Amino acid sequence: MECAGRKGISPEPDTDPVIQIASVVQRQGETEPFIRTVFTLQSCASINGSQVLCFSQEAQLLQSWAEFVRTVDPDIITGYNVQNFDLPYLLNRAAVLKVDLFPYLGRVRGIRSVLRDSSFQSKQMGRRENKRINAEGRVHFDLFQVLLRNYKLRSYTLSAVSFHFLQEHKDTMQPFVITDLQSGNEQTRRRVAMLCLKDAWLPLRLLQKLMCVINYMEMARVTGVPLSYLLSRGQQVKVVSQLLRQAAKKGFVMPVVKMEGGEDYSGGTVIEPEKGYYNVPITILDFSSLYPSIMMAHNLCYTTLLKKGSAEKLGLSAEQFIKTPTGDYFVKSSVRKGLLPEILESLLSARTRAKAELKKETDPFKKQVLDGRQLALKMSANSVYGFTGAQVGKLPCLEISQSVTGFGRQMIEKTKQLVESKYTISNGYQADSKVIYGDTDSVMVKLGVSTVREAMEMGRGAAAWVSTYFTPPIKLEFEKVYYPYLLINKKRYAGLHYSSRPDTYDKMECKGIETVRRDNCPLVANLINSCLQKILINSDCGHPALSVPQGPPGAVEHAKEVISDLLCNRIDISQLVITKELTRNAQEYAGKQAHVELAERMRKRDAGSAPQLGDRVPYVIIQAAKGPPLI
DNA sequence: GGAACGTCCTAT
DNA sequence: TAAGATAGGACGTTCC
Ligand SMILES: Nc1ccn([C@H]2C[C@H](O)[C@@H](COP(=O)(O)OP(=O)(O)OP(=O)(O)O)O2)c(=O)n1
Repeated sequence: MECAGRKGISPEPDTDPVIQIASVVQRQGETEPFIRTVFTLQSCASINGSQVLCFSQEAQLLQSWAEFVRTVDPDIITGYNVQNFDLPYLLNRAAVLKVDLFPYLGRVRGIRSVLRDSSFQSKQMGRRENKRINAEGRVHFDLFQVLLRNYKLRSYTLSAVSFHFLQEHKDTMQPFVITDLQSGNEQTRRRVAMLCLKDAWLPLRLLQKLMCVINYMEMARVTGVPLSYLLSRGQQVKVVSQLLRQAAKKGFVMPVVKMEGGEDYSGGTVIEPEKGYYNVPITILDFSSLYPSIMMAHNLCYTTLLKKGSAEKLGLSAEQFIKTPTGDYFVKSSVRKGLLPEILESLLSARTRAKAELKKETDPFKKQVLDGRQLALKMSANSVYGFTGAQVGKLPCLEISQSVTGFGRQMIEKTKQLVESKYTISNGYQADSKVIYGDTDSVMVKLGVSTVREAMEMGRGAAAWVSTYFTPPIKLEFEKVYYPYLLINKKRYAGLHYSSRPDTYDKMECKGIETVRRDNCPLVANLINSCLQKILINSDCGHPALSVPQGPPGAVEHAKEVISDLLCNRIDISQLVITKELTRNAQEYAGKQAHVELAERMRKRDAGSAPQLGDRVPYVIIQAAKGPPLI
């Protein structure tokens, strides 16, 4: 939708007219849209391949578009931020113009579409305020919301997103230019219409390219929630839905439990890293789906938990139940199989299917998409564990979650000991092995071998051997080899990743370092990335014929060059843009922060265009705390 | 000037 | 069914 706003002020439905609405309609699975229509206020020259419908009255335009929606009768409505901007604007504008037949956009006749505020809040996703318009029988599937939930990007503007996924630069028009073109002639309005159609089609293309509908349908089926919940609700509703599905099969009902927000409980162990640069292969072993597999192996569930003393009361023998590291008791599956393990089996089998498809795929972009799908299913499985520990949730059970993390802590410790005790000189190996780092479910081992091939072979052997010490389906896997490996700190490292072949690395992998963080500027991320490349990739080939030094000296030189470019003003300002999320309202912050101050100043200038809760605020630092301006 | 704290964002 | 979990580094501000 385009409207004719006034310069410097964000558009208001009370005063600023809707001048165009473009709609592009496509059947899921087909590659081309079968309807391209633009509704324009005033005449508009024709556009090849599109239907142009001109109206002299804005009210007619709106009414006609609503009828169009009812006639086309779509299952899914998408767009870019249409949920929070376009549709509310249209609804409000229609009310101002008294277009009484407009707000019936659903499939059920006579149910009026109304605008509501809704807000979503969770620890991991922060707080977001959204609008919601009901359209019974249709699903609002706003691409913006999909991207916010599934992709961590520096910027979520349609133009940034379009460049990121399609490598296309989106044409944009300043709002006041649109207003000027509207008051021109049928040719200038055609320019607006062309853009409007393009902007309507773009989200559809992205939705298709990212396979959003397919992946979300799978998630909806696996977890048993409506498609719309996946964009408007959190993880809890998915777990509850699966719990109810399993419970119903067994004739159980779910109790209502209220719980005061209590103390946090302890989670996974992060092994103290032996920081440093390793120019030898480092083997990484990692439990596959650790927490879910713990819950399955030990049959941890609400329905298998024994309260203190009930083992005796029920006359259970010692082989019929287990004691967890936290001192809680659960019956074995021979007595009663838990619901959670069954849910996890089904989620993990969906993940296994997704991983199999991922393996078959050769197109790199589709591979990424399928990896996202696989990770979403892993997330759902881990959320089953998270759900039991969610103290502001519907059915918290810390006995389960604490037992899970307790087992996890024991397991990583045991794995470290096993590996270090077997791979020793006294057992006939080349060197005494050492676990140099590990996080929750993984150990990074220096086995003392010099080739990637050996590191892989020994890794596979070690993983299989350690696995025998644990109850299935718990399984330690050889995951990859890093060579070389730069271990900077807990949760911060980089290395060249070998897993498919021992002779060539697959990629450089960076964890936790600036290069993968969105809260610093691209200049820093790129600089550190190229320094790491010099350090890791060209570590020992400081070829004298090369004019550019590699390895650490090359990295230092490169950093100096970039700093001097920066001081000499040879860096484009776009490289200096930092973005940070606005996670709460200005007055709720305890300390001063640049992006918060900026957002507040913008709000005072024009509240409509200022960053909202949950938006990322882009800014450039132009002056040091003390001293002269930098630019 | 340094410890404590708040915030952001990531790893698992 | 409103809202998965904890661990932890880096950096800026506030407090003393
Ligand atoms: N979003 C996440 C990621 C992880 N974990 C916990 C549960 C996992 O079992 C454990 C290890 O996480 P990994 O990232 O290593 O992933 P998994 O072991 O679950 O899966 P994979 O098979 O990919 O290793 O950490 C979690 O609770 N929530």
